[in-house]
Amino acid sequence: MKNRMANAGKDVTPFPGGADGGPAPAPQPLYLQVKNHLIRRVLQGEWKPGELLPSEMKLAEGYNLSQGTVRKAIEELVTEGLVTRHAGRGTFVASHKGDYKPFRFHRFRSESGERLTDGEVTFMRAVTGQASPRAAKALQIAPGAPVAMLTRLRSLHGRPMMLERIVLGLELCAGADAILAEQQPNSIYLTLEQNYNILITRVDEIIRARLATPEDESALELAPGTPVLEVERLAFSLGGEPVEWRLSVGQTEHMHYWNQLSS
Amino acid sequence: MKNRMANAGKDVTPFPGGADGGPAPAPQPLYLQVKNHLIRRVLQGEWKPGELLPSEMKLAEGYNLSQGTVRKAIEELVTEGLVTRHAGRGTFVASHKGDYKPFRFHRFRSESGERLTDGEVTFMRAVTGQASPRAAKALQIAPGAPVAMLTRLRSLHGRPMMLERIVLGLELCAGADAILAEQQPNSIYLTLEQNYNILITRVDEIIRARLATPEDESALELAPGTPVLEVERLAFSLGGEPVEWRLSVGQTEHMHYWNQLSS
DNA sequence: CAGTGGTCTAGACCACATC
DNA sequence: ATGTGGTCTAGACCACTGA
Repeated sequence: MKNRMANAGKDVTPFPGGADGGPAPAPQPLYLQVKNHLIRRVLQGEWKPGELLPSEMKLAEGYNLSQGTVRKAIEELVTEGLVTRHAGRGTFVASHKGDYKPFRFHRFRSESGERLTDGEVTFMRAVTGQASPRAAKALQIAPGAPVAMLTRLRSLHGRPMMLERIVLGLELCAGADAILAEQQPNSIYLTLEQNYNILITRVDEIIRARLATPEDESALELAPGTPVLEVERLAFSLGGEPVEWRLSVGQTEHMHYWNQLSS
Repeated sequence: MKNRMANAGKDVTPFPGGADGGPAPAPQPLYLQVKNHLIRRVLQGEWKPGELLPSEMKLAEGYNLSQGTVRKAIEELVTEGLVTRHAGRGTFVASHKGDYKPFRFHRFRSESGERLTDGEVTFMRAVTGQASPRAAKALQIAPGAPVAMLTRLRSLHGRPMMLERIVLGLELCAGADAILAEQQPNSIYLTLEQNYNILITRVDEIIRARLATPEDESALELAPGTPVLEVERLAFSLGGEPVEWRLSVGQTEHMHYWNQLSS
């Protein structure tokens, strides 16, 4: 089929696409070159989150490679969470939209198994401010840099359950303060997708137990001295940049943090 | 080569080995059957940790399958950390000294990033008893059934950090009470592997914040009224059976629970 | 040198989803 | 009926390892 047989390894690196003009970049396996090229194309918005990618055959023709090589590239994208595949339907860019995998990063459940994200959300404050040292360090921006700060209260069946304090750097998300104040979206990550083409693919969380502060007690309607769970979250974009810093405080009388570890 | 062409799916399930005598067990893909069979063979000691496995070709001949199918099985074992591969040398069973990660289910870290499992362990109690209703329900055994109960204290640099209460059903792990009392192993799951050929592949955890009990305060040297993190864990074997129920209580002054979510 | 895993190709049949 | 991804086969060449 091609003028090439089994060029495992360096060889001429006949990788098409990009028009980046540079010389042969690296003696990478072809499937890695395809994988990285697909990542670039997604980041450049060629396919938006939730949209359908071309089939393996189409991509293979476009890259002038065999189906198996493209498949291996896509399989890595699946394990990294960039795309999902459905037999008979196709390959889709991962999204926080629709009924696909909503709120997959939220681990709070009620004792009866309800997800906290199915409850009510109350927006308490959405302002522009300066990054605290803690937030600045996490987001890798200068202390005092302009940020959007959002405070929300999540409730379930009318009972206040969790207080979320969210910080977004305005350098990466210009105008996020206005957007958040106006739209008051339920899913921050969906907003990031739709307004900035930023796809959150990984979050790191640090969990501690502490006593509720007076502010926590007031918002969550807790008795003084109640212990609460504090979750400090840093969310990363597909490119690995820290995008959002979040401090969530939840009661665990009627709710818990659920985690499943495998592999 | 074979009398079979592309039997993707159920078909006759011509999987060799096992001698389990039963009927065709499940319409699993062949590479998954190979993968699980290899896991069983490793657990049964056919190859010890650090030893060399047969080559892909040898295994493919043994299973009467193609090399690619065996390769896919082994690739999954690599991602799960059971074996490692080196081009030109071969495939090796993961060893404790090498790349094996026996404590991959432990999420507690000190503020400086040290893993709690690198610290000291003090065995406080190892007794035989009856399953509490809570433990029995989790382990799917009868309330009051005989269980091994173990209490350990984990410390870091001499500072007590976490109290672990571990429950193992004696029906599944006969003699576990004696083994745990004698060997006082650091890794329960390694003990399960070596004594019962039980491989823990998944754990579910539920995390809550609560106040330290007097017993917690004493063991962890905490001031009265200190909030602590309580982690309730259920560990499942490769076959999906619940094997161990564990209640861990940790302070979060000098330590936190760390979680990374992707996909 | 022979053997190993790593990459790549080219085809087949299957289950599934959509029209 | 068509097209999709999922599985399986059978070969090829390559880089690396160790005798």
